[in-house]
Amino acid sequence: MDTKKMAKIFKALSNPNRLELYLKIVENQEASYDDCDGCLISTIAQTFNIGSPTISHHLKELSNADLIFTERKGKFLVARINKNIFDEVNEILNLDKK
Amino acid sequence: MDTKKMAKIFKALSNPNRLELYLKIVENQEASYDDCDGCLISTIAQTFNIGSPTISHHLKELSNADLIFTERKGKFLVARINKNIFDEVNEILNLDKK
DNA sequence: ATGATAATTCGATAAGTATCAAAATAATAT
DNA sequence: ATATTATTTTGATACTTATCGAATTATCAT
Repeated sequence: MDTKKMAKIFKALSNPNRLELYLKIVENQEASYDDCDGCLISTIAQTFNIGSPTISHHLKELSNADLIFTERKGKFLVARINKNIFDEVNEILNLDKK
Repeated sequence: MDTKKMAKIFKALSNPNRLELYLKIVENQEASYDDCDGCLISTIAQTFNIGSPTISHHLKELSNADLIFTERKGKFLVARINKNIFDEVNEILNLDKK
């Protein structure tokens, strides 16, 4: 992965609301056994005090950085995280080997 | 660590030049056995095509996010990374357990 | 003391961004 | 068909930021 791509990932996580949104998607995905219940955007969005246009904007940027995949399920939007992306980032930031 | 602090760390790495600067500090620190040779900012800065005011600005933001420590050695500036910070971030982004 | 080198501060500018309200789409339910 | 709900798009605004050139400070060498 080149640094520009990596910087884009970090930028996607650099806004507090967007980061919390991402973390909630992670949580909800881990909590729900079926892929349709917990990761609905509409329910997650209710816990934020920002409007839906902003949520939509943030989701697009997370998606654009390949941090999440989104899919429309009827009226709703479902999001799931892309786990591979962080393995790649961690490889470059090889801080594992202390 | 709260999400605001975490977002600040990501923001510090969200600019391509600043990210490369950080990664070069990491490299130089790992490459040099004594703490005085490889991590000089002046030599690292030469490989960038941005001016020193901008380098200075970027260093301050890396420092401000606790990603690096800086120290003045006479005329020069020496930087070393804060390895602990990523352990904390990784704990919250618990993507290790796939 | 003077000159040279490294780094910072200051002031400016151009570009990016988080957020909103209002309007527009999309899909469901009645 | 019409109303309701979820989401997106558009347009606007206030704020942040990456970068530069010029001036300044810090330190070293002569």
